[in-house]
Amino acid sequence: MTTLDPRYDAPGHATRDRILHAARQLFAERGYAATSLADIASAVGVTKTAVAYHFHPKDRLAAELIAPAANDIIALIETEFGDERAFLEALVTFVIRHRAIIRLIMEEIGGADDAPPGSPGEAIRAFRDCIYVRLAGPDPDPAGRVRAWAVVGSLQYAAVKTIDLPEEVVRETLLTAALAAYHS
Amino acid sequence: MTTLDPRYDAPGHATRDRILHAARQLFAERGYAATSLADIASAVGVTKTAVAYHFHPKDRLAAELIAPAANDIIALIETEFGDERAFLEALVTFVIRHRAIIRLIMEEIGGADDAPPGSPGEAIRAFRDCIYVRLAGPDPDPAGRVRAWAVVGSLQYAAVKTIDLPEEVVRETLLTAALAAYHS
DNA sequence: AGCCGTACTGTACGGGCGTACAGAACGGTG
DNA sequence: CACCGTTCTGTACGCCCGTACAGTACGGCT
Repeated sequence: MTTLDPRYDAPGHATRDRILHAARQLFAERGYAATSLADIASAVGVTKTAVAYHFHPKDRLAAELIAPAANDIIALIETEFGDERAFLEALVTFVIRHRAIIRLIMEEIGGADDAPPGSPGEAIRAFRDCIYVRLAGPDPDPAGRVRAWAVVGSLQYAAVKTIDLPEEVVRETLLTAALAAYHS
Repeated sequence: MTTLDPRYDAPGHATRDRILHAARQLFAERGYAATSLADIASAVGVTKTAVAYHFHPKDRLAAELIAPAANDIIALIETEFGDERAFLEALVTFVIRHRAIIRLIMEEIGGADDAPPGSPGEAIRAFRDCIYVRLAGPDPDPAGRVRAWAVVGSLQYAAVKTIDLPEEVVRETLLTAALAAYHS
């Protein structure tokens, strides 16, 4: 109940922010493809055309949600870390900070076949692969591949499924778990 | 063109088995909802109505693929394990053996809202929750929740993303990683 | 007052999905 | 031969999705 009172919906981007907020939550719960514009619209209390008005292709919604995370992940990728622990620390921090939309980055959108160049899906897939390569190293052996994917999976699941917990608790525990899996 | 090689289609379930095989692979790669009957049909080389003929609601395809895993998981749940290590060992073995369809059990079908009673989705969700509860214990603290989900995520990702690797390599490495994360 | 941009609503369209149904090809059995 | 069940094709339907477009309410400018 931020500014409702349907008569006074005057504040410019009130609805827009509420759409973003609802979409972030629904995407985290059900995933990108499984969340329709109608779902978001009914969660906010408007028509689905209203959602389409603010975010013209549906991709833009995801793009705008991901934008802040994209900056962080670019910085993460471009940074040279001394040891693996420092990288994992930064990675866990990144995942926790953006856990509400981390599911989109980890698996969604870059689903399978479609590769319209320039789409957010392509960039996301590049990010995800970059993280995996960073964890597994170039030309990894089978055990390295297993361990890298185990770390990726633990990060995604633990971050997404414990959104209700405070960041610090999750961060500390998850970092320890990821380090243990990575160095096993 | 219907019977392309009359010698080898003698058993009635030739097409049926090919559909099952293709569906298992596609479900593992893209997920259940993201794989259409037309995708499976074109992978096999038949019409999508042919697929629908053999597996009438789409659910049956998933149900039949999951069936062998369901037996194993029921046995797993009903078994009393002495220590956590024994349970994790059995769990990893289970995940590796059924890794081609483990994605369905871990996340798909029980997506969000729909709960038609008696559907395979409901049973799957029960299985998944049972595994999580077994890992996290009853009334877990925050750190326990994070660790349990980290283990679940590592199992799913590592198993699904390394289907091309031999079972023993994945099993050994993954068990070590899961144990390390669990006891961290 | 007139005008215009913003923020929506209502309606409609095209496409993809799972599904239903009628019929063709074919081997087996009376 | 006639009959039939199995296996598949072709066609069509209804549903939901994202999208397009015209129209409406309204506050801010000149």
